[in-house]
Amino acid sequence: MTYKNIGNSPIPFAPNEFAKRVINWQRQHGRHDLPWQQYNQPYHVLVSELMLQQTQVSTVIPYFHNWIVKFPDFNTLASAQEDQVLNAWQGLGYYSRARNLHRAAQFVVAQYNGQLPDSPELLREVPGVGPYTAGAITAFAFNKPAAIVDGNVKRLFARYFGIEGDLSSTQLNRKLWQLAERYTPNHNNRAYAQGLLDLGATLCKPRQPKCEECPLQKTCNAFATHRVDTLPTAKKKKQIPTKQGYFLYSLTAAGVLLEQRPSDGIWPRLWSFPELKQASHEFTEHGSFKHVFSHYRLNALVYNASSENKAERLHHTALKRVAVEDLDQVGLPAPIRKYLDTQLQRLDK
DNA sequence: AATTCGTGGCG
DNA sequence: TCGCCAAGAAT
Repeated sequence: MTYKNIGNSPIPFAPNEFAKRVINWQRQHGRHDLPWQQYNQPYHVLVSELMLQQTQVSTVIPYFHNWIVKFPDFNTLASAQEDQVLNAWQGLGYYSRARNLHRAAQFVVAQYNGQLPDSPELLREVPGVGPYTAGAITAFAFNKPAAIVDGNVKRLFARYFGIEGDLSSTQLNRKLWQLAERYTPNHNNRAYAQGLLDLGATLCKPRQPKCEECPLQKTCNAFATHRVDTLPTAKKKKQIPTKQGYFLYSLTAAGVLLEQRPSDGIWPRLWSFPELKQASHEFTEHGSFKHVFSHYRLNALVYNASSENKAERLHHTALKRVAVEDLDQVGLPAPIRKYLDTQLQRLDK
């Protein structure tokens, strides 16, 4: 390990001292009331970890509660209908995760009789479980040693060790995992892993970190070299394109006209307003909405599809009407659900 | 290696 | 309003 010689770069704590401080801090100041911590069981840890991928804790919490009520264990989830799974996930985003979790339950039931394995290597074979999640399950569900590297750990390590450069590069990713392995304690890894995440979430935050309260401040490279605000190195962002979308809206006494989207692309397997590939003069305008995805902006135009025959003719995929009272049997994308809710509220008044 | 997967909150 | 970013994985 080489350290950039800026100012007085401190010598990092040895792994045992580092882990000891993280664990002690976690026990005194860390989070202990997160819903999934009340279980610490493999199923609950798996559910929470997949929900938490690229998603903030506060967003996940209500979904987690609802999920556990609907699908309390591996067997229940494994035998559930996909539409029910997607309905419970609707609004949470990254919908492949829902299908991965569904497949994961079926995999664990079929392969392991409902018992998750306790090693990162075997966990990696579970659908939706990557290197981070495999380590997290090993730590949280089994309290066994395994490294975790997520956004929090990357940021904390980049600052603590004074690592510059693009953290998403293969080279630095390898370095971060090596550091994470080296600093993983042989005991109490559940508290250690939770401590790393809690430090990253509450003290070593992206903006306005609270270095005064940090148990690692004394030997933090970024703190000593006044680089807390410049580490980790900001990566150059490329701007996202704007796409146009054209949807059909039709609400009758029989329900809402919907199509199930294909398994690839945006909103896979969710139910949405039927989408046209291009603008059409055959319909009148009903409304519009805008939506921002991680990789493009969507400007959507919604047509009045009073004539269902016309809609069918412009479409290859099967359309169906879903009664309003049956909308909780399918998963709707967030902006579609919003648009629909607005219309339904108008009808109630 | 680079893309493609959502959504909501916050400064 | 706008960019940032969050317990990443799959391809």
